[in-house]
Amino acid sequence: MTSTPRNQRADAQRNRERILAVAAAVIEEQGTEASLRDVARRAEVGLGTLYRHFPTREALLEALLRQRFDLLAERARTLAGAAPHEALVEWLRSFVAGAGAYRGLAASMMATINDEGSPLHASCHAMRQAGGRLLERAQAAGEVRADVTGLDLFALASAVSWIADQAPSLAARGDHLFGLIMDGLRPPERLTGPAPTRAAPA
Amino acid sequence: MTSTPRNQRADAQRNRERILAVAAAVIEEQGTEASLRDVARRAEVGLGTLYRHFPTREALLEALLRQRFDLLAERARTLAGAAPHEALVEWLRSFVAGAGAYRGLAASMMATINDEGSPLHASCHAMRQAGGRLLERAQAAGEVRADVTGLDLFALASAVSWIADQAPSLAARGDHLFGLIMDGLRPPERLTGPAPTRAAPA
DNA sequence: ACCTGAACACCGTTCAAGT
DNA sequence: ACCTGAACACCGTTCAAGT
Repeated sequence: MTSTPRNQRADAQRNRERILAVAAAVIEEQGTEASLRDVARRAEVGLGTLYRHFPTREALLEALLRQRFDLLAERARTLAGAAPHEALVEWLRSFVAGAGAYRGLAASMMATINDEGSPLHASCHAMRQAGGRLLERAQAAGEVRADVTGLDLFALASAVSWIADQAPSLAARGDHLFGLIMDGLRPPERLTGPAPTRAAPA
Repeated sequence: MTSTPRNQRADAQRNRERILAVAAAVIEEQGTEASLRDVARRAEVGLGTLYRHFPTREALLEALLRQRFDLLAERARTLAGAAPHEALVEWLRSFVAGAGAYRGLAASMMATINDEGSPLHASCHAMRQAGGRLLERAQAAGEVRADVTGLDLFALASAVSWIADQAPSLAARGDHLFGLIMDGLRPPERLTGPAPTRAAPA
């Protein structure tokens, strides 16, 4: 039940599942740039078989990650009922956690933004759209600067994941950096309009 | 005069310079992960000759970048006389520009943080130290949040460079993202203490 | 001293040959 | 219909042999 088994020969489907299971382990170890040869070897499958099931590295990643992306999109829709800013921050935290699933994943996801041919593009895009609505809601409530685009936000969130990828000493600061950035996206001042909760300005 | 020619045979020195000149061009095209074989080929030099002069990719990068790093460190010392926050922001802008010299350079620099064996480590470290003093000065003046470490700052600045590396559409937002982050690092409120302009620190 | 390039152990990707 | 692995064109790195 990895996705839609379709009408496949039994051996084909078994191979597909073996490849996915092994790929998850190998990419967990080596990151998104893991050796596909190694995956095929460990799955005890011919190299051509791997390519037949997953013509590109992105196709393989997509199969491994689609469910996670779909859940994130779903989560964004659920959070649309919560307090705007808190919803956005909580969702982005999940996004960063997701992008940290594999080393190199932040870069892989980033690469899909302009590459519409990538199999990762569709599921990433849908997820970003869903998250983008949380941003707009927070902005409409005056709780996030108006000059932040959805792309800005995903770039920054992915960057936090990337930083954590670079070194353990940086990974330990991940939450802190995330907090710094999120704080920084709040509107600088609140010259007019009602007080948000009780923050008496000046 | 690429660095210290030492007492070398004339052909050795000529080779070294050829390699550096070609490497600058190839890395400009392909990024910091450029093919070293390609460098040797285009420099019309044996592969072993390249490795003899630059035993690692980092050694080659270091030779290409040391002057730039030294200038950045120098610039930090010069700016130590200017207004604290402006000095920090201006210097970081130069840092980001430097990290954007080659695709992948932000990642290469980030990798040196924990790898003290890397030839890039020394010059990067000195530069970061110099920049770190500008951060401390800005913090002492109450113009940057106290919970930002030097490592945080370099991670964030490098991340901006990384983002710009990922796609042209992101690169166009580089300045904006830099501004967002810098704004965000200002202290959230100023409950006590004198006005920021001319803040005599105790 | 220094240079060279073959040698080794890896890649990603394709595709003829098999079942 | 699917699988296999050799083949091709690349890597990084080392090192015996040359000058």
